[in-house]
Amino acid sequence: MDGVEQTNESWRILIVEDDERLADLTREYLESNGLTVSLETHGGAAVERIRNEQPDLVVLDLMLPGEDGLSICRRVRPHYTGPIIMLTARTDDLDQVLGLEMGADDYIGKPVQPRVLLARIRAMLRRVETVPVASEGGNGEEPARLQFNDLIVDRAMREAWLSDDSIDLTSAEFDLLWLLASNAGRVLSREEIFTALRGIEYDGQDRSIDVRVSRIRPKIGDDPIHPRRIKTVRSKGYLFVKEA
Amino acid sequence: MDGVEQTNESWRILIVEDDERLADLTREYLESNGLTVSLETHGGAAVERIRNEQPDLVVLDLMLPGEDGLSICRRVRPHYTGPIIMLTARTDDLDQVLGLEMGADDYIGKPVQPRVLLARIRAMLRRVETVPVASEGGNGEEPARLQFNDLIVDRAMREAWLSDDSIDLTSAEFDLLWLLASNAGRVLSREEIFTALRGIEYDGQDRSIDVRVSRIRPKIGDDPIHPRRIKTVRSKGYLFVKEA
DNA sequence: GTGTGCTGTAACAGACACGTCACCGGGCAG
DNA sequence: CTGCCCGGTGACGTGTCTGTTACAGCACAC
Repeated sequence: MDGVEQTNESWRILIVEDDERLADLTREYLESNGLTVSLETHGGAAVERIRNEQPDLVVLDLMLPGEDGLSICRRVRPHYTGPIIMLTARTDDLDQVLGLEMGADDYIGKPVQPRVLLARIRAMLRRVETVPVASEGGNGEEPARLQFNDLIVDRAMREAWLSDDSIDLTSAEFDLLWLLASNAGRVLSREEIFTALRGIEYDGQDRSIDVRVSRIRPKIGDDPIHPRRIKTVRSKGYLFVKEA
Repeated sequence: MDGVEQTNESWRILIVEDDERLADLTREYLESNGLTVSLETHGGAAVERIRNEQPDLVVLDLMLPGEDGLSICRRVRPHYTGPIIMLTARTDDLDQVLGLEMGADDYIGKPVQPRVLLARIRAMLRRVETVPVASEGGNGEEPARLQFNDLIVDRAMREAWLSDDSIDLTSAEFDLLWLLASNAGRVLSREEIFTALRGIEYDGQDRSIDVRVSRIRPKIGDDPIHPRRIKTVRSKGYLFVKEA
């Protein structure tokens, strides 16, 4: 059960750090865990890049040659609302308070274990993902979590619960469950499901959706003969029922 | 899930901590800085209170008598989406990663300076505040649903109700019912019905439409001799009547 | 009344759609 | 490299649909 998956696209992280060797190692580790990382060693350029590229998250070293990290944070905040994680060798409490009040979202003392950094980045992205991205197409956004009686489906955590018990869903199973649940009350045809999940055309023969459904149903406590959640609509598709 | 309290109201913080003296001090400090704080010393009760009170933020001590903080976090997560800050004397990296992956948003090692805690709480609340309150915004959506007195036909769910009782229609039956109902008040010839439903030419002999109608009628409470909904127009076709 | 169509519908059987098992290939971690 | 897990494929069994057919009743014309 890994944490935040790259649901649609990989998250874009910008690391601002003058120690290139360290930065490279960090990038490698983060990228091997599904993040897209770019580096910036120079403070002044960082401000520009954050404004222009609008990364999903910024990791900002405080001790930079030239411009100070705090000042970068302050200058960038009016133009960037994403999360900023400050990284610093100084562990002074006052610095930390200052950094956080300056608009940082997290403040980690060096040295930091890569996995700890990753965990904190993920935690932050998870929190942030519930905020619909304003720069998107601007159509109706979907909520991050759905609840139907005792069944809860959480998109940010990619996890579901059935009366408080976590349901062990595979990635593909979760995707299908989410698709159905977020379209509750509407019959989804196999064509729709196919294009939404795989981006390819439905050939009219493929049974993989059916198999997935049959794998999901027992996990969410559904009886295939008398399903309460995922109803089969014969010769059309599947329907996630809204009401009990 | 009543989202985040908005701006001016004081934020409601719940501290789960068994050391009452420490907790009191912390509360005092936080309250003197404009937060509303309540305390909970017992782990089991904490789960209940978090679910019921839905505080804006939870500070959770990991080392509790009885239930472990991690387990509290896991149990509470399905019902609480607000931020959780974990507090612990153990500063092991692995614990930290575990805590974050368990759904915590921050993880602070003890001892923690009150003002650091305050700064982190504020940073977290600042981040959370931008989360829009569950936008229930449904406009525009065409319901694709027809109603004639006590008969309701819903295209999205491909289901129909007769005075609140779900009607058991097969796929082909539903298609025909929808076609007729969505053309209520107009006689549909067999030719039209055939091309609309099967996309093929009517050969002038086929009786399948008639059979379908005869199967639908009892289900929607129609008497074939004196039909109120689907009338036969002799040598023409069928008519779904608008008014009762 | 009688005849000629048209319609309602019971019964049937082939086709069809779906659930599910077993299998396999690929990916990823150890 | 090796084993496990995930996810798609093919096959099979089952239950349900749905068109066909046949026959009975009805409507209308004469």
